[in-house]
Amino acid sequence: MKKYSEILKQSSLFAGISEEELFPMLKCLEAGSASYKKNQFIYHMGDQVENLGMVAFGSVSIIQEDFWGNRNIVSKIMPGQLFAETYACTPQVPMKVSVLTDEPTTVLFFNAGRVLTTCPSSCTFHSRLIRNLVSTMARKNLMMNEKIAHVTQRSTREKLLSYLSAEAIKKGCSTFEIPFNRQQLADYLSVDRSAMSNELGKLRDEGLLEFRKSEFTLLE
Amino acid sequence: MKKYSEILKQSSLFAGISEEELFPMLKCLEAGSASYKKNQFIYHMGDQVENLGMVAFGSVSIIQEDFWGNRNIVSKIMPGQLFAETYACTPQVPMKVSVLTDEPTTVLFFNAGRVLTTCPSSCTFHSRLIRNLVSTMARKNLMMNEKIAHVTQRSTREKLLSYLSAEAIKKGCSTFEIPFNRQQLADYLSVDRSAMSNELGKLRDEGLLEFRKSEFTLLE
DNA sequence: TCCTTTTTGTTGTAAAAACAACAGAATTAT
DNA sequence: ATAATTCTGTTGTTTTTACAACAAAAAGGA
Repeated sequence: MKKYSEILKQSSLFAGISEEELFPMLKCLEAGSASYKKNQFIYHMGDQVENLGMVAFGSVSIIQEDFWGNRNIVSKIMPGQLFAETYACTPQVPMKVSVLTDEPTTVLFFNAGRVLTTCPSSCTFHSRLIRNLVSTMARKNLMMNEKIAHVTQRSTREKLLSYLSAEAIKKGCSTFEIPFNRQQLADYLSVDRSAMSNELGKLRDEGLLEFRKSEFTLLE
Repeated sequence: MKKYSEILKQSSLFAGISEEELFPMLKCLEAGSASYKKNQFIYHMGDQVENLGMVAFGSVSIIQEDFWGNRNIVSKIMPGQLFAETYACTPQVPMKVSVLTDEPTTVLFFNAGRVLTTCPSSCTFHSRLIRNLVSTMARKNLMMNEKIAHVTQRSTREKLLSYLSAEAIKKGCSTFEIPFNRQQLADYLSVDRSAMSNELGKLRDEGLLEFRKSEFTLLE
């Protein structure tokens, strides 16, 4: 567990919790760890889970699959970030998404019931932990709001402009790198890849933007 | 405040909190109330808010507006349910949605900072309150996941079937009432109303479903 | 290096959606 | 009860997207 102390201290879940509090706390939370290869499932759609995960090394994608196996990337989780905390907080609800590694990945697991139930002996750290979890969930909520804002645009063009302008604002620069390749971006925006590539070409021809691989520049 | 005790006791935020704890708690949370007419804004897009709201009587819609004023219904909030708790938990982030009454409505407001900051004198109720907020946010998260599942379907037909089958499962019956009229459903699914009506007609002609006003029946 | 695989851009065609316009039904107000 | 307003379904036209197929470019492996 010692090797994870850096990532734990930097994570938003354990923000403001001192190192001496950290390790007793991990035991209380029934913390565990596991390592995975690239493209391995950590959780499957339909699972009922009690543990929330934190990516220690590597990265995972949250994906949604329909009956015929069409995949949609909901989000990408980087080191220090949590996943499945929503389902771990409502353990009776079967997961509607799967968690899949993008690369070799190590994950830490925490029992959500333990996080949410204060034990008399350690009320202060529990309170802090819960508050951290609340703001993490609030931020995740805002991310989903943002995705909804993009995918509810009516045309591929509007979806692209909505996403790209939001990225530019987020990065504070008209030139920025996106964390998706073309197929992943099309999946995220829920459009056809070739139609999206075509639309990107038109936007470039019309002088609204430039791009090279995953680097985009919004113009004027 | 007494007149709200029924709705407060039934709300998920105050679940498990006894009546004698309730009123001291409300004062500590800086609780307030306000009444609104139909179609009045409670919060506007761009507001930075510290108070989360609970509908006491009536109902409100969470709506998203783009630059040209096109509206999209994100969700509908009924008595006892919370709204704006995400923004109240991240008060530095401007709201990307507005809150608009659907009918004459009374709202209770609670200061989110007070909810999230335990005061030494009343640690137990704060802890309970925070845990209630966590599961409320988790449930809201799942609702957004569900909406994303619908709107990321590629065609109007698939969006309709995704939404309607989810409603049927939720209500546990193949015949059910939806809380939207046609325009609201089209806004929720982010499609054109007339194209959606047209598609509903085709689905009915093909024998997949029946409907009368807002009552739907899924067949076979 | 060369070969293989993956990613990206492009095009033509078929299908679907958006849009506009309108008529009938239902609801609300007077 | 009647008029006005809102809601819903329908149709034809225009625009957009999905789909399929393929070639060029880039990335990765032997």
